Amino acid sequence: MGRNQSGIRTRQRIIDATRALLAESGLDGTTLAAICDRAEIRAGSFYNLFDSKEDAVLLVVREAIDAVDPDPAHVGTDTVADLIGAYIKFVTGEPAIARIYLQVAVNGGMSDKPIHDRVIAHHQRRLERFRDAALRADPTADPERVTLDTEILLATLHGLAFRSLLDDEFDFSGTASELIT
Amino acid sequence: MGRNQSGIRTRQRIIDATRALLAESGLDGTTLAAICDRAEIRAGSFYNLFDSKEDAVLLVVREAIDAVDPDPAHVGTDTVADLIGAYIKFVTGEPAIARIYLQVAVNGGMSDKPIHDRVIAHHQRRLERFRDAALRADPTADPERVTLDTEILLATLHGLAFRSLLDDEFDFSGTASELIT
DNA sequence: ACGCTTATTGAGCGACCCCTCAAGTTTTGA
DNA sequence: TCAAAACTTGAGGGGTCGCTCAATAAGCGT
Repeated sequence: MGRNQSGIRTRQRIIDATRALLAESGLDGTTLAAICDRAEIRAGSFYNLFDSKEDAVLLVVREAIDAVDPDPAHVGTDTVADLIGAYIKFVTGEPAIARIYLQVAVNGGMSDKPIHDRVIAHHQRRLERFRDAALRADPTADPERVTLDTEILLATLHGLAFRSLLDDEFDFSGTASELIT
Repeated sequence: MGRNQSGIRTRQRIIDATRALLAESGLDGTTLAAICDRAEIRAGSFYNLFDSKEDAVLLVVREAIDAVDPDPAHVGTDTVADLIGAYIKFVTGEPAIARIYLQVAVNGGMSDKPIHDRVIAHHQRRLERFRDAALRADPTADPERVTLDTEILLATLHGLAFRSLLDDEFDFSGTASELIT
């Protein structure tokens, strides 16, 4: 037997409640009690559908990242400009969720092995997509050099995102656009 | 009346214990109980000398950052290469403390106003030192443009540091050295 | 040597957190 | 229709954490 309709609805309510809370109150404010209050369920129901609070948070973050993917099917038609654009879109369009991702990556990535591995793997995939796009644009380039340049480009994007997520005054999309050549 | 010799010694033992714990067990492992255990004191003594646990942690981080300053007296003789070198020295020489700084900046900077303001102010001071050094090297440059370039340079350094603090495999000093032109 | 200040201790407060589980209710598919 | 599976609830377990405070001890200037 699979999942009941009731369970599917509840699951969606939990996800919506989690997303809203993350945006409104940040990671600290997104406690299990707060999620359950907003979803109008009891903690037991939550744990009937998720293994841990962390799972729900990570799901919300993943959905938000996937939502801006310029090439969801991974056909290989995206350009570096597309990928930078998607990055900008995520940070400026979903700043609250981007903040959560940053917090999860920093906190979990430092002390939680599974989280750490997922963050590294995510970075690796992103690095490869950027590099492949750069090599499609100029197949004669030295792959070694392109990889290094891509690593630096991504670092700059992360640094600028970091800066703008801490300081609302900072013009992220303007500065990041400078990187599209 | 001032502080007793005994208090000064205890204060130093607390600082040493905090620094050692931050390096060994990270921010999460650096609980008040752990600090007090290692310093061989009771919690009450800690609070006779510090207002909060956070104060001790921030003090340790500040000391480590100040220790690599290429121009502690702020005379204005440091070059951009010096400043990048100091950044590299901090990240590669004190990776554990650099991790703590990153965590404090991300966590506190998101939800704690005083911490947020300190992080922003610290960035601002660093930005100005890098920019002033760049302008000393080339006084004819457009200050507006130099400021933007400096902001991007700092973002890249932060991004590379972020990368290497999460991934021990990453060659931070090699990649960051590419930025010195 | 004395009195004021500082230091230290032991005991414990109170808040918050994630999560569990037995017991009932609803949904589902055959 | 009916039993098995899925769902929901209410109550609460178990733990960590930062921090406080009255009482006692030690240090210090005069």
